[in-house]
Amino acid sequence: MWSSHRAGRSRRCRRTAWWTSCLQRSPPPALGAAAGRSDYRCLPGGGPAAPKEERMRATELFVPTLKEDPADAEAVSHKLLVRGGFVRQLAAGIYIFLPLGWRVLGRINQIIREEMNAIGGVEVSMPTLHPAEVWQQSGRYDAIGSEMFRLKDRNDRPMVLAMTHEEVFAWLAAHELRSYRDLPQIWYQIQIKFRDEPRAKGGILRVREFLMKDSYSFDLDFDGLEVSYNKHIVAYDNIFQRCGLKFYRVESDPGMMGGATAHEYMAPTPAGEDLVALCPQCGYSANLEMARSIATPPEPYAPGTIPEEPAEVETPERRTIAEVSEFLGIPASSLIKSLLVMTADEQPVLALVRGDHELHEGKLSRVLQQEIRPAHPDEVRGILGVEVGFVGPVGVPQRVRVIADECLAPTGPGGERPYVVGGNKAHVHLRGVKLGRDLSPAYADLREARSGDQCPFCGGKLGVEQVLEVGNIFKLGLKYSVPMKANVLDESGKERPVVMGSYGIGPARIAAGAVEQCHDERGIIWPKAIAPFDVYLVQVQSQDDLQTEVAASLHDALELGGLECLWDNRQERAGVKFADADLIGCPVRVTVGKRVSEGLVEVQPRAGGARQEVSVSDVPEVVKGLLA
RNA sequence: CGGGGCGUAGCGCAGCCUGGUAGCGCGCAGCGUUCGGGACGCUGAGGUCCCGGGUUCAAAUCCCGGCGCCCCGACCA
Repeated sequence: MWSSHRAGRSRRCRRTAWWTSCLQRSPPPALGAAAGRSDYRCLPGGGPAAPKEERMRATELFVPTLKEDPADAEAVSHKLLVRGGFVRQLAAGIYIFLPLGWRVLGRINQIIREEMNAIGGVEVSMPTLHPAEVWQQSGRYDAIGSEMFRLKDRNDRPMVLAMTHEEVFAWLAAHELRSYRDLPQIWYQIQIKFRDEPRAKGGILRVREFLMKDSYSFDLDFDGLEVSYNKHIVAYDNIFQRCGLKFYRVESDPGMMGGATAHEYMAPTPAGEDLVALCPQCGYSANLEMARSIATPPEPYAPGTIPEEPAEVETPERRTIAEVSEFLGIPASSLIKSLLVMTADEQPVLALVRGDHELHEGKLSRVLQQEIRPAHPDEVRGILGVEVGFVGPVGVPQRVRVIADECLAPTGPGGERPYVVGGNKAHVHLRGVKLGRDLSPAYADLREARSGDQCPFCGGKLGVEQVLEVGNIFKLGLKYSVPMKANVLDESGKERPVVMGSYGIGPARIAAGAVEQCHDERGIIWPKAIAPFDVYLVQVQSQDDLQTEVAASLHDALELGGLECLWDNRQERAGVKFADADLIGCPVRVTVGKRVSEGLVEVQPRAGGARQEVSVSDVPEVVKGLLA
């Protein structure tokens, strides 16, 4: 497979430095008992590498650990991955993976491959440099902004660096799939993607060049898509589980990917950038962009503070909910927040949410089916004739669409009740306004769900948690197959577009998420399946012949047993080796020290638990027990 | 794209305010002692002080412009 891959590659890349793309595109090492040592060299000159010393010694592996946190790191995973010698930063959002980091990715990728293959996926490798036409054909060349790297080749031909591969996979499908008999297909790759993030951050959490497993399913109809989608759910559940990650599968916004249904796989960690709502009772879970919930009823207001009929009240210099609430002695939940936004086609829309709630712009945008932005203060004055802070929904010009959050409806949790709103007049608010009577807005789910809300399905109490997106799955439908003309003939000989799905996983995010979830003050505690090595073998005295002999035999015995072992044979003091062992975080440490003359070595799990003295011959068994 | 911070040895930092021979810790090299939780002593190497311009007898330091990196927000297919 390796040789044929190379042959194909070199033909295409003859005139350029073919090995650069080869390096980038070479599949990461398959690890495990059968793989490992000499299989992955991809250097100029190519060919199988010369046989290498069998044992993995620390003195030969490049592991530049650091005592101090790097100054530019904030996230725990960033600090530990840099300190542990897993990665180095080349530029903003561009990272080098060092041997240890690459091994971790290799293990993750291997798990991904096994699970993708198990659902019938087949692996391919797509270019990361695309002619712009392909993206023009789908319309995304114009739809996507400066987040796409764009460049020109020597002939001035516009090119792009791939942010994702829907177009190219659809292109391939269009060219090669002819008949319903060719379907279904699941094609995947583990490939570099480029996104010119406006702001890279968090070490390897949010970067501009990154590895991604992406797969694409091709089916004859939507029932087929359903099957492919569900297969991916199975594969993804297995992948994240095997990687030792705590994760949720949540409903997500299909967004610009198009299509109807989408889920995201989320690893809970404070380093994450997303929020999800979770119901512990029935398992409902959704990205906050989507999350439905039932608001807690508004607090009761003191009798007499809000009249039953609209009445103006002077509220000098009281512009915010907090100020008005305090000034009038009325709970924030009895106020209505009126927010003017502008749609992409410059139409004003007034959004209403309860005073103690937050408008979710994404939800509003979805309701309006276009992008929105908050109106500028002078636009507010121009359209409503009043300064921000006193805007209200009563008596707004006809051309302003008014949409209220559904919890404000008379049928909502607050029932039919009077609210306080902006007076649309400087320094004036309006008390006693009832929706349905004094105004009849459209209703929609506009508010951001929050902790303590009721689950819309079972009534349980929703929690909101911070999470890192590690994977996503989308039902694309015909969004790409139609413009890319990916059609096949069905049984009746009629041409129809294939139904697509697309599915992503960020291997480096799995790694970073695992570090965020599993570490202590001394370093990383890798989940067993994705650690760079299973065993960190410390030889306390590197000059001691007996220790050397025993360490070597232990290394071999462990490897024979299918375990990967890093032998720390460096001429360092014991403390240094222990500290590095803790920092690097392999699941088991085996220490060959003083008592080796009695035939005893130490075995200690990194995650905690007893350090035990074990006779040399029992080590493989004991270690296997710990890794089971 | 708005707001803030930083840029001096491989890494972490001081020096800048108040201009006058560029420093500390770690790391690195050599020698010696030490040797199961980031040892100690001695010796030594290592710098376009981010870049460009300006002020000045003199700029790491003051002024102007640029670049890079980090953080908060916006964005995130």
